[in-house]
Amino acid sequence: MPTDEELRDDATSRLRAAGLRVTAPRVGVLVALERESHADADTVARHVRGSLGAVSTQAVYDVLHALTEAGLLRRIEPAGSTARYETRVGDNHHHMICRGCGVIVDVDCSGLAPCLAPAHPHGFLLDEAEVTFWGLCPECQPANEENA
Amino acid sequence: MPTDEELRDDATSRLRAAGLRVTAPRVGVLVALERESHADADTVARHVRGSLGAVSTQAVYDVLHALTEAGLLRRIEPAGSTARYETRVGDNHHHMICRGCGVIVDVDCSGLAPCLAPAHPHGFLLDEAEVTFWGLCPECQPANEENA
DNA sequence: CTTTTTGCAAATGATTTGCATTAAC
DNA sequence: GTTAATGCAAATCATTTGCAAAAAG
Repeated sequence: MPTDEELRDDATSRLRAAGLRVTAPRVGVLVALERESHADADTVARHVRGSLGAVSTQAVYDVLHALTEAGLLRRIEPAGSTARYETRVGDNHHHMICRGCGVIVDVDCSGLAPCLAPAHPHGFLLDEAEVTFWGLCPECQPANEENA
Repeated sequence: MPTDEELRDDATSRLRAAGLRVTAPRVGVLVALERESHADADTVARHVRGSLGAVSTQAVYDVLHALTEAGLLRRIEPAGSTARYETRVGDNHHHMICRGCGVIVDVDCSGLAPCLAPAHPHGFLLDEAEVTFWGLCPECQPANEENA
């Protein structure tokens, strides 16, 4: 597990590599999402405030938007929840979401290659296949059976 | 192409079969979604008002919710847009969405069977694989090239 | 008639917009 | 010094909630 300083240094490098200015809120957001992936804006804001002090909600939204545009973050919008963000970009991995607790787990795309094109593309020029698996995580399965 | 009366009769049958009361707004919503699939709540409301006169927005939301609960409608929430509804239920078909105009096209799931389980389920008990293909529809492809 | 459904109003909550201030380069 | 980023306030917009009135069975 990397230290906060290592995460900050790494975040700084990524910002510079993307040609973006390095600011405390931006570094803080990247570190927060390394610590807790798939967090929503509010969760990220709380993380950042925990380490930096006062940071406006709008600053967090602005950072999330700017870093997503720059390709440093990936934004996902699972049905029924607010937008989530993750630092794992550049691959087309997918997600597995628990209907019970909402936990989101990354799923590698390996083996899914045959899925990337529908049987009848109807002339569409496709650039992404987004796959979301829904179900119950191990912790939520017993709870669900008792209620059923 | 079925007549409005045929669509209304069919909608009435589906409501009765589901054990739901048959009301004008409910029939209207089902007919509207037969005429224009993947419509959002506001679009459905405009369709319904066009044929029934005054119907409150909240009534439309309530109908959409009730019919979705009853399994007569399927609700999808594509990233970046409001919730959409469709009458095609009971199969696990997927969707192809144009990044240009937002048009949504149904995609059969045939051939996608190997996709329905991720390589490493991590103990999850999965019940659905939601697949969304993103790209440009035929109409939006030229427009996009000129802008690029 | 009894229960469900609709209508209306107001609230919620995530997200966006505009502009002045501040900080990075 | 310039330009980009942040902070703040207010606005937006889809959707939900609570309760009274109306309609379906």
